[in-house]
Amino acid sequence: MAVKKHLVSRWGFIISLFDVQVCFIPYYIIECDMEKLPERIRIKDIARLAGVSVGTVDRVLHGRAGVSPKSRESVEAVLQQLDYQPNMYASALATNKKYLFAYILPKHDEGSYWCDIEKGLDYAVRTYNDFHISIAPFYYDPYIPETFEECSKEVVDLSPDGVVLSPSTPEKTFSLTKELKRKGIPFVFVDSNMPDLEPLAFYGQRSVQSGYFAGSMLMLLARDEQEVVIFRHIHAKNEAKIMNQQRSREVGFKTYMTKYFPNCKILELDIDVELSPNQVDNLLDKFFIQHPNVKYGLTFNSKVGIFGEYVERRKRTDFHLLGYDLLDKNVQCLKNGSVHFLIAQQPFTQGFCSIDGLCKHLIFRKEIKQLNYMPIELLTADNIDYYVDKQE
Amino acid sequence: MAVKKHLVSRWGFIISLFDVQVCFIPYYIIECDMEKLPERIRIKDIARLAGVSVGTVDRVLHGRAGVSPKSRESVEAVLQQLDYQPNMYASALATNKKYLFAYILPKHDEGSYWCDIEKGLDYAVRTYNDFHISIAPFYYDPYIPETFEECSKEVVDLSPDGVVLSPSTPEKTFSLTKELKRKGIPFVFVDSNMPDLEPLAFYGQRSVQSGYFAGSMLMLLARDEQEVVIFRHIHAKNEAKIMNQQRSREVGFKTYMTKYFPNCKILELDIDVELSPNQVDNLLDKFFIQHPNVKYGLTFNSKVGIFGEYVERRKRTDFHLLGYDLLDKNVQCLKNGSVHFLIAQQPFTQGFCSIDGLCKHLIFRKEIKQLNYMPIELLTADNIDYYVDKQE
DNA sequence: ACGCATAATGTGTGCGCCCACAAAGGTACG
DNA sequence: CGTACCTTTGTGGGCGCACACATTATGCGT
Repeated sequence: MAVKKHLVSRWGFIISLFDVQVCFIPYYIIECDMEKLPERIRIKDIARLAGVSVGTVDRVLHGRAGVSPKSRESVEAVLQQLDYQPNMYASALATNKKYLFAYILPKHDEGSYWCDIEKGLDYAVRTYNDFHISIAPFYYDPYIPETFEECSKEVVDLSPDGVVLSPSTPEKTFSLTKELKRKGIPFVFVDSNMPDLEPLAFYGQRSVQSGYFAGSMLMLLARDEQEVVIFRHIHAKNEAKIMNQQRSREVGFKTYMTKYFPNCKILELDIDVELSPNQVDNLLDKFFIQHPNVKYGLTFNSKVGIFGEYVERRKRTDFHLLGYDLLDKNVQCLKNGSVHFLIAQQPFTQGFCSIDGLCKHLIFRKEIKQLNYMPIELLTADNIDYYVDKQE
Repeated sequence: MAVKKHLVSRWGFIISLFDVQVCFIPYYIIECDMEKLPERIRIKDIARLAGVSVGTVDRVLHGRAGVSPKSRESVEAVLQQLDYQPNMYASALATNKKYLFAYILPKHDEGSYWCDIEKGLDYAVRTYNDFHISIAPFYYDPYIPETFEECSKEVVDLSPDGVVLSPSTPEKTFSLTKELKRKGIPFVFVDSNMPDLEPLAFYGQRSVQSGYFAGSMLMLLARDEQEVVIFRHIHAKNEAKIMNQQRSREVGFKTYMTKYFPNCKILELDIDVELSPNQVDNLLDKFFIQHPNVKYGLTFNSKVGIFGEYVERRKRTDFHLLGYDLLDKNVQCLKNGSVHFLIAQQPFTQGFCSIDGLCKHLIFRKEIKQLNYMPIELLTADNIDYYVDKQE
């Protein structure tokens, strides 16, 4: 109702803009009876109002050449009055253009955090299926930057219409994005961001804030404890050792601790990702002998389940953990009580939104937000049931 | 790639199914060269494979009459082999059918919980705009069941293609849904559910579980407290007094308390919704004089901000609240510290999904899940920033 | 075997849009 | 003043689908 009135009131304006033409071709007045204005404006309507053919309107809409200044002006004036919104489905049907996307993610096992991102990507592709979308996957080893370089080369050679990637080292990521920018291929970051490289968009969590929040929740449990422990996974052979994401969360956590619990000692235990389960157990045994009083621990990655299972094996019901991501193992520990809190970051949504963003940009030509922070979700044994299986 | 291989392998099967026809019309063999199979199957392709015209395929797909058993069989066999998925956009374009929806919600003020539901409904309508969707709003006074009856009558007279509603009293809701069922109009519940009325779908939170969770979070703060207080809003003139939703949450909360904190006394303070702010203040003053030691309180509705503001006015920094929903006032109290936890239930998503569900059912003819529980989200001052403004 | 009613099937048009191509208008130059 | 060339504008076909309508096949009674 409101919309109709809107159009009607604007109508008088158009009439006055084009009164010359109205005088010359009086049937317009009849044709343009406001009762007859369709609820959804079509190119045909614009053409009629501007006194040109649909071809000309089409040319103006797509900014193509071959339109006289006079015609262009007429069309643009009409466009400014009625807010025309093209039927994207009819448009896609007519163009019949195929879109090829590519994504570059770390290699991963079944059930990992990255799987959920992939599911989101996949679901978005299925959602936009009728727009002729397909996607090509590429994987790199996060501990071997050269593998990222290989992916980069392949993706650049493929020349897709858009790329979704999780950044590797700053240098390697920069050289890829430079190449993509040169070829005019838009790219989107998931999980972690490098704003300087000016991606089309970023979808992920604000890591520092998330670590800060982790601190606040852990200390709700730990309260007057004199010490808590951070379990870190490192890759000894690699120079970077700890991934960006984790480091940022740790910074946020420590900021919180310094501010509110300056007297609580923060122990740290580094564990090489290449250690065997047995070696990890030994390491933990040794640690807990040295620190018999520590009752609260956390991880800044998704591997908290490893420690949860250790705690369960050792039948330590008094040790409580906080960690990230809804992996099956983590959820199990949450339900068993060895992990008290999990923080989730909507990987499925991240994946979905990445493709969604590319489509909105490329197909619908809409403005999209550059920084898209996922909610920092808190999961406990009591609300977890309404988070899992949310994804198709 | 994977898809193509899939189709190719199924191809041989089809050939063998229809070898009779292939013999008679040998050009099919050439036409059906697997290289030529389009990545997206169209009606035309099915027709060719089944040896009939597109009209016949169309009739089979829509279950319309006038198809010989033989032809139907051919078409169905082909359909079973290739998983044909119609291009819904082309379909919508061709049908040009208009869909009219209606929604019935409680009357509400700007910035309320219901507003977010409406925003979600509206956003979904905009999203599916190209499918010729429109929506008509209806409002009732939740404390006057007769107003719901009026809405019901108007909606039934309107005869929309689908209805979204928040249930009123069981009787009034039943008589509406009975009428809708009679007319074959699908309906969806938001916020609270009445499973017996067999809605097409429900989108909302599991109230009991949510109250249970509220208990677990409150007691994380309250721990060894001897008493906590429930603030309830009631409508004295109305026989029901307390809405369903709130009562269920209270049940969940008390279940938790009985299980884990049987010795913690639960005080209750009922407040009539028709009281003036001053009267409420007096009531609270009186309550706190009687109970000087209570430091934790909660509400099972979105009015926690009222108590937060009271606490702030009285400069009581030692009193902590838990409540529901991200109203501006509540969020402000959360940031000020008077409210410690808020539990959110994604009203925007509830609204969006309701229309989404109706569209999937009516337009896309997809199966949709009947029970859709929203996540039970926990908000604190430290993660709230990533929840607000999530909606368009 | 023929005519006729009815069932079965095929064809054509249009939804809103894009784009290739045809047609018309305008300009410059011999 | 006509021709060639360029600019500007209009037209038509087709994307995949639905549906009305035209056409053909089938069965049945006489």
